[in-house]
Amino acid sequence: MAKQVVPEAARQRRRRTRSGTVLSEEIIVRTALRVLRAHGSTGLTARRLGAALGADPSTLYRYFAGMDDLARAIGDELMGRALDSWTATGDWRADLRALGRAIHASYLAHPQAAVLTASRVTGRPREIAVDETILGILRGAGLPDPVAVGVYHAFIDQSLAFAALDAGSLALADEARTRDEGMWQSTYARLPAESHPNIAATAHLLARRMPHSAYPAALEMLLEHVAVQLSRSGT
Amino acid sequence: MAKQVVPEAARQRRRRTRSGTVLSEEIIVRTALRVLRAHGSTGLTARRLGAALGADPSTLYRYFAGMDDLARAIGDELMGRALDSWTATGDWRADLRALGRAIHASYLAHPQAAVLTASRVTGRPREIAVDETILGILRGAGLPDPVAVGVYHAFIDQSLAFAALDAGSLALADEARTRDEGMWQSTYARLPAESHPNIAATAHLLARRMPHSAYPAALEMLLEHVAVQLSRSGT
DNA sequence: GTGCTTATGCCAACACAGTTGACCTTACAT
DNA sequence: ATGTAAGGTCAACTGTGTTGGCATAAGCAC
Repeated sequence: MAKQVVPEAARQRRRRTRSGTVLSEEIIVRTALRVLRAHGSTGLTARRLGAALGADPSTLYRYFAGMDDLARAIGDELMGRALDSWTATGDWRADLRALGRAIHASYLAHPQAAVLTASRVTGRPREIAVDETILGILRGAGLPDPVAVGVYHAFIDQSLAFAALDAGSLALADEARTRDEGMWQSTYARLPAESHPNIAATAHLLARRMPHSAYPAALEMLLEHVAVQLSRSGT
Repeated sequence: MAKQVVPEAARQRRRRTRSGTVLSEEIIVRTALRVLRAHGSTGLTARRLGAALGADPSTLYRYFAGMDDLARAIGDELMGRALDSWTATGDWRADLRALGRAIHASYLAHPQAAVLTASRVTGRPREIAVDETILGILRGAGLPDPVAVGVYHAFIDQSLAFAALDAGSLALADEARTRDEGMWQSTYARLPAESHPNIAATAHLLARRMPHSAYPAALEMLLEHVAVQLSRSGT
């Protein structure tokens, strides 16, 4: 058995599967993203992924230590895509805003995958590259190291946290069509005004607001916080 | 079979289990919290919970529609505990800060349970009570309804999102003792300064920072944002 | 107390999950 | 041309959520 997974870089013998396809980490991860979109965040199983690849489920263990390891690789792929879609301009505020939105967008582009992976640190290369980039922006802007590290921490956590939460409702909406929006209408709108006056008074606004993400607003708060820090250390 | 779950309030016949215990939603949820702490966020299984209760696993389906429904009940329990530990003072800023911290603390008190439930909206009574409370604070402070709804949204999402993320690393630390902190040291600290200059320069700060939550800082940013909104609408 | 009804607990079984050990086969190094 | 072992396959293990059928005792009417 797969006592030891051969690292992708060291692979030499690429054997064809029974159905003719040639495997690689990249192909497996990409196929996993397809399976996730089609079958939901809990629908990625070894057997199903094997079938989608035209390979035996156990073959996966030649590439990943387990389904958990595969999930981390999927998360790293999303991080990589975010970084790829981003370009530096030199303006810290614009760069940080764009990077945050790129991460958020990259995860939301695959909500089911995001639910599966956004709440765990992978420690894989692409994620590390993102960390390096963020720290570079903050230190380049002139923040002292301790402050930069604090902001970096809040930034990455906030981005991932909102990505996970927003992806959750998005994935739910994909899977059980508008059942949660319906819950908003049915559960919240029907609450008696005596016991829940504030919800009753704002029910129409709540229904309109909840489908949108609060991430952009939270991100702007963070950027503003950084600007204040910079103006303080500048003077 | 559990074609239909009898709502807790309508229960009359409380039959003793083979081992003598008398079940209820509350007892099941409390036992589930114990099982989660002992066996980790993925360790809550129908059989294990049944064993902990001294009951057959299938009995659970008389109380909950499925393990997913049980998870939502657990989340609602954490919400309820947060609200119980909180008292209003009339000062919107102090109240909102205290409520945010109470939610965060309540989830972090049961990290494994938080990982399981913090990323989903339950729509259950205690969660709704929290929503009502938040909206009451914001509207009571004088925010116009549309702004109040927007801030409410950001507040609850941010609190839950950070709770989930922080609980994740806390649960990980509980389960695989300091293996992730070790990863911080081993993975990040050893990166070559040429390829990752910013991580290398701040490695000592990173190791010190990561175990702490970024939630308090994010919460203060949100409160400051609300204060600005209030001063604007006030003038 | 005597039944009656039925909620609620238990048992056995189902399909499907992740994972592994043993085996086979073919790509590459020599 | 040959040997080695990477990498694919097969079968089987344990554990999962979930359900249909059955038994029993709790509460009600009298």
